[in-house]
Amino acid sequence: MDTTTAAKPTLRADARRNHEKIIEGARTVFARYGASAQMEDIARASGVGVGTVYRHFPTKEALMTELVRRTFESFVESGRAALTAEGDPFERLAGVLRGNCELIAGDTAVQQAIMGAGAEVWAGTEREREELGEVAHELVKRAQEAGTVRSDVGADDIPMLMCGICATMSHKAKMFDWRRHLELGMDSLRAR
Amino acid sequence: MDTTTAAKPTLRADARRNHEKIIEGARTVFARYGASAQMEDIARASGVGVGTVYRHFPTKEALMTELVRRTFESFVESGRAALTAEGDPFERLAGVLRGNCELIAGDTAVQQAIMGAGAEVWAGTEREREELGEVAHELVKRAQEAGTVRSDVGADDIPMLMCGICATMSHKAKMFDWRRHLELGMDSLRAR
DNA sequence: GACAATACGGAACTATGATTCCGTTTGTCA
DNA sequence: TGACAAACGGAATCATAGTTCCGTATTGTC
Repeated sequence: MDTTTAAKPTLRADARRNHEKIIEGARTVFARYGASAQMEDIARASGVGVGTVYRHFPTKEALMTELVRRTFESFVESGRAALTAEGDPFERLAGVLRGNCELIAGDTAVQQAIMGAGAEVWAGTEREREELGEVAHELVKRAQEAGTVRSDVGADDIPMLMCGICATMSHKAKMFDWRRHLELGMDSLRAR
Repeated sequence: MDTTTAAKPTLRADARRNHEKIIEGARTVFARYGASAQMEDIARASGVGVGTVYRHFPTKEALMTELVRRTFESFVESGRAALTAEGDPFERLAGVLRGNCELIAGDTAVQQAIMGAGAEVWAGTEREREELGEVAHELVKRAQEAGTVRSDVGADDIPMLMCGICATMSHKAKMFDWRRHLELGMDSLRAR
């Protein structure tokens, strides 16, 4: 099932419970404040003490990385689902992008991660980003074969556009409509 | 000439000299490190002590705001120049965008400002952003009248795209080509 | 050249927030 | 149920970086 965590055979019941509570609490606080979230706030939101947070995650960065990693995993899943789905390839690609954007629209931490702030989070999500790249490549290729995506579009264009849309999302003045940005971005991929 | 600074009639010669040195030094350091630049570094780069930096600018934010403000002013200038220039309206708009992007490609602080991080810098550049909005509106309108820009494009789409391109520029992993992003963005404005 | 006034430099002060430490509590197992 | 290990909570610690303060140096003027 899980090939990454082989070290912790049996966690005490309260510890297992707290682990989940911390992830939930941290998700809320990181979503709101991004990388500048404070450990005290995360502990409070999780209903545990700071010491407990540190028992479960060695640093704030490690905790944030774990959350971002999980979100990226869900990106991979939705991408894989689109690959096996029916229907117009362009719309499948567009659907994945729209879905993923909606998913992270309220999550400042993930937006920052996609924008490539924070070296540790970036490094700690390498596997997921790689998988994501493969999925994106395949989705783009299929739409190109169907003639609906410009032939000069590369798989790297997708995360680049996402990066831009995340900037729009996390703009403090909230003056822009990220859905508009997304539609413009997808238009730029479309074959003429 | 200057309607904003009426309070300081005559600055001592060394002070005037240092003021310029600080602006130069700060430009370099903010360009490299953005908002997380350190005052010590700025002082060192300027060849003065930290106390002197604070004699000239009340806070780090105020100093950064002044630098960003100046860059925005130069955006306005290049936009105004394009308004009075000859040639295809789309290419004039595109030229302004390319030029401004090239100008800030190495300036993390300005990129962050455009992305709307930092409330104080945002608030402190209101006038310039307003002027910029007017210029952008006019440039877009003319290209629309010439039929080369989609009719549904609003002036707000321009800063939104810029915001996205700045995210690409400031990506730590430097894996994206912001010029590519810019070209995609401009393609999305083009009338079909 | 001497005196104010202005400006400078950088050590010291402070605030903030991540991380550690240790006395107390809880879960597990015989 | 008692003992022991595992886990908890949160006050104390530590590090960082912005800002202040004040003794010293420079400038401009008479």
